[in-house]
Amino acid sequence: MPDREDKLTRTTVRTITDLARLAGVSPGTVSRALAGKSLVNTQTRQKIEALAREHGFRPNQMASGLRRQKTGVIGVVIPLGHDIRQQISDSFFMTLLGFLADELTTNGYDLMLRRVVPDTDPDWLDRFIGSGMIDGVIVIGQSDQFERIEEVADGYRPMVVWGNHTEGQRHCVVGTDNRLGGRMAAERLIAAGAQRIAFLGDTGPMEFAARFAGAQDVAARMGLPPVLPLVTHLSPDRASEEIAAHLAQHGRELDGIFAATDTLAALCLTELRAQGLAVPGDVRVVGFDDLPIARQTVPALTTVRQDIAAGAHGLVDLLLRRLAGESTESLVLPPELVLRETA
Amino acid sequence: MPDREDKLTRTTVRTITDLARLAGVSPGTVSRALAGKSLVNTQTRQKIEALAREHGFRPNQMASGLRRQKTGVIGVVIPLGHDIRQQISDSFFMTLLGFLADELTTNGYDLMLRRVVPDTDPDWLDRFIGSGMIDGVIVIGQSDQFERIEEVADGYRPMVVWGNHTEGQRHCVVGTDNRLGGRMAAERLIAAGAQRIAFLGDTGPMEFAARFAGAQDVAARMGLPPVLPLVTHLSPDRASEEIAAHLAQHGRELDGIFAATDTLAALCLTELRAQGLAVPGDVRVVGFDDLPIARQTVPALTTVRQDIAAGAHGLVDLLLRRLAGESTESLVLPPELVLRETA
DNA sequence: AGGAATCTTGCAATCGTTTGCAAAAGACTC
DNA sequence: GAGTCTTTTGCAAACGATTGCAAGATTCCT
Repeated sequence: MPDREDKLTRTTVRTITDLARLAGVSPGTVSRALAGKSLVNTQTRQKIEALAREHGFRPNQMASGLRRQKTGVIGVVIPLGHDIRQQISDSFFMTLLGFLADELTTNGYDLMLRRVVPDTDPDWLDRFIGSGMIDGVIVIGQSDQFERIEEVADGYRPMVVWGNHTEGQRHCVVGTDNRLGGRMAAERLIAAGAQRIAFLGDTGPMEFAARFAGAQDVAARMGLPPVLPLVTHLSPDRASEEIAAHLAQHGRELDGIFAATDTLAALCLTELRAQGLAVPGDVRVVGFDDLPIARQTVPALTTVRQDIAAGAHGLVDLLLRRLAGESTESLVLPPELVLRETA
Repeated sequence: MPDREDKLTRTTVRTITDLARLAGVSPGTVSRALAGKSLVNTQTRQKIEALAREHGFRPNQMASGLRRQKTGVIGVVIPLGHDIRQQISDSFFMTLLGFLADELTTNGYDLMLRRVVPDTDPDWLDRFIGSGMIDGVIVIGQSDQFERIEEVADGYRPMVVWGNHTEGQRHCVVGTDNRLGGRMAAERLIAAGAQRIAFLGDTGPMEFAARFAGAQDVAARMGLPPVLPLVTHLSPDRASEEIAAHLAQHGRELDGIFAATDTLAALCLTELRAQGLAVPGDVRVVGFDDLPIARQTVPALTTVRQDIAAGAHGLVDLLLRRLAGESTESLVLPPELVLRETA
């Protein structure tokens, strides 16, 4: 009889109650011991810890989360806007995600990742928040959901968004000063000899719109003709053709291109070469992001750097502060011009 | 607008009990109605559904998970081996992750991401599995944890691993036939005129070791000198210098380089140019993965393609089958040689 | 109309952990 | 040795949703 029970409990110590039985104490005591509370006698605690280790026991996070009303999980959601295929392998977002994972882990949180399509699921944000699975949420990219995010922000504190900062907005955002970055890019193009500048990329998303606006600022200030928007998708496959078409039409009249991202810039370099335009001789090019690829294009890409690690750190830091009840300001990071060979 | 009114009256309907009170029924009935069970009267169900929608009610996933003993969450864990900084922005893994997120979402699962450092946390896998937060786990990359994974596989069914398949292994794995890929790379190098081949990258990780072995197979079969391993880290910053050093020492005696990944291949191209070696004139180069960058190097990179989308699909498919109780075989995907300009 | 068969619903236990409260057990004081 | 403090512990009620069981309500039959 005792044999069988012994064997049984040995194999099946899944709950805190099992462990309590083994240790000859009550479940409450086990819970406190494992939580490291000071109320437990040191000997008792050590015995319990030893048993727990021996049986590889881990408390059920679901139950714990339910009771404590906190899960130790932060939701990270990527809204996929118009250009759904875009972010699927977008280096920038993915790198940010990697850093976020590290930052969150460091702070003892797990990361729940969700990619949503707002067009087919208007309820994406509330649904995630209301699931009860996450203590807070980080939104990567505003996409075309600025309004939705604003609404939610009014009633839900632990949310931080990566994206563009707009005067007077209500949600807490972390992001690069895109407009300033756009200005830096245009100024560099002009300093390198450009007079007739184009912006390559979709001007719809807020971040890109701000970059474009920054370039416009400079063109206007310098008395140059307005920056010409060359709209493209972001996914490499579609963008290539679009860029080729744009260049075929406007290539000869341009002498400077500001690309919305390094990825587009790299494609653009390839196309420029294909069309026999020299960089930076005929056309100067500046990118945005400073992804690893910027160093490897030929010629190497001059670009506006976003500090991704700092961004991730800021996102997590602000979110934790908000979880702790603080109310926080948005964080705008300074862009940095990285001079290489294309401008 | 009734919409706005609704939002204001969205006061305190957080639990199923709140909703039950509103609807004048018992919590049990609400639960059944929302779960779409057939036992509920159609009128009652519709009333409940309407109320739920109106108040934006969503059942608490934690409570539901606890009771049902399943969470609807799949864990995805990336073990960081020796070269910790490696995967942080590794395009391959990140792209795979993106596809995984889509596949899991399509199947109604959420994704919980965890990056772990086995060296400092030997218990990484059991801890994740034992947390009670996930219904199954996908391990991205075996790193140097083959043995640990094997042990766990004996007692835990719902686990699938991305990595290399080894004869007789016990855990279910999805991955490219790396050895075959290595053979294809070497064959191509030789066909393009190479005789003295080097392998660029760490030969420690199983996947890379298999690629290296494949190249060796071919060299031996063709009666060529053995493939020379040029060991490097994977992170671009460290790899650059290491590649430069390797090339300075061996560059002149080589006429073919098989890089373990496209990222390394791209860096290698840059270094080759810096050292005045022509590609593919003096040295032929073949990469592995077929990441977007392969199309944009100069000259464009010949590489061995891994079908990432198919990989993600396979991982999820097998995992779901295992969750359903099936026992599954491993899935080995065929690599594909993509001819471009470097070999 | 009486009774069986079928639908709906409510009740209450359950999932595993946490925690307020109070009892028990020592430790200490005078 | 009685009384007052501290530690330690156990008890039992949460947390919010699900579900077996049985009761109540309908329908259908003869």
